[in-house]
Amino acid sequence: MSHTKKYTEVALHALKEKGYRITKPRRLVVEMLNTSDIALSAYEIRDRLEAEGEKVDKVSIYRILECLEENHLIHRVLMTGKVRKCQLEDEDHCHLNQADHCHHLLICEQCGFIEEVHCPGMNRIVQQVAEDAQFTVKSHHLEFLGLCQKCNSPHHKKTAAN
Amino acid sequence: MSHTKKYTEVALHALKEKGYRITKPRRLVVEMLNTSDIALSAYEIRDRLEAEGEKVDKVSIYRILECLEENHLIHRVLMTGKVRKCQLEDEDHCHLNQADHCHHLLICEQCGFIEEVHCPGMNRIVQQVAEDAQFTVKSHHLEFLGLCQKCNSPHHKKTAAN
DNA sequence: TTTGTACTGCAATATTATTGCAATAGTAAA
DNA sequence: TTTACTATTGCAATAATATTGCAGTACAAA
Repeated sequence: MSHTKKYTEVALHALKEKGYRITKPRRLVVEMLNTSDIALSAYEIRDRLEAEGEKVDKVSIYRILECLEENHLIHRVLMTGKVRKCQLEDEDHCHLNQADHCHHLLICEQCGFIEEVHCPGMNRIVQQVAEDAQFTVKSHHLEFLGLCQKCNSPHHKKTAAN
Repeated sequence: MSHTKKYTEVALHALKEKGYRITKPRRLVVEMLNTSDIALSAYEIRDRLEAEGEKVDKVSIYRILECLEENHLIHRVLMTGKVRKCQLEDEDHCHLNQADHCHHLLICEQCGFIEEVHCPGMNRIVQQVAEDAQFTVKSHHLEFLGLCQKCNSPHHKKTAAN
């Protein structure tokens, strides 16, 4: 689900706490991701902003995304492959300086809708795998591909969410 | 671990069964992936082949990778992001026409070494998530990032596997 | 061998991402 | 408020990655 407008300010404020400036381009990008139910690539963000009459250079968008990602305010969706797609963290995941970020995503192949989910048993699996393979696991990323409830229903219309 | 040389023939033969031709470029690409402990991008494959005195056009490599991927002989490593990296399936995973392909990968951030692992509890998690979110899960992808045993040891040398 | 066509290689082009630098605009302090 | 510092942006150029169309090649079956 898309975040509240207020969350944009929360995210920007978190950045400011760390010494970053709150600029118009940053606000626009965060706001855009904030209100989108689907992940967006850098170019998609630029195009959507342009459609709204806001011009932000693609280079700036890349740099803004990099900044947001470094500070764990967004993360990439990997299944979709070639483009760098991002979405805001869930509110309860939004903690700067948080060490272990694990992302469990449901991704609808039909409409692109993305939702974060909680996976109760994952910790145990992580521990088990790490032990078996003598591997130090620092983070993990789990994505489920399939059909969301809406697209799965017999009456679904083929529209992209948001 | 890298696959046996014989496995290259197994993979190529699996393709032939499906009506594909066994060509020199295909054999070279499969062989290259076969003997590499780390995932490779299209351009990396081309460069390595060139270093061996074998010339295969990048376009052909893209098309070969596409073919191999469609037939589940290789799959992409997503965590590494922007490049399309591939590696051969584990032998016991190599079944054409297999419906559900789930990839559980250990990825060493230091040396790039990649290993497939078995995750005993995953099925239950998949079912649980699907039920909770009313989502039809068709496939999933799980990747662990961290340090392999070798790179984690105090005596490790910073070299790329293979 | 011969023959049909799957496949490759080349050229051109599209898409995505990065770098350096001058101009701009947040922000803190005066 | 105004000033001054500098983080950040936008532009231009370029690099890296990926795709398309088509003519020529080489697999594989007969």
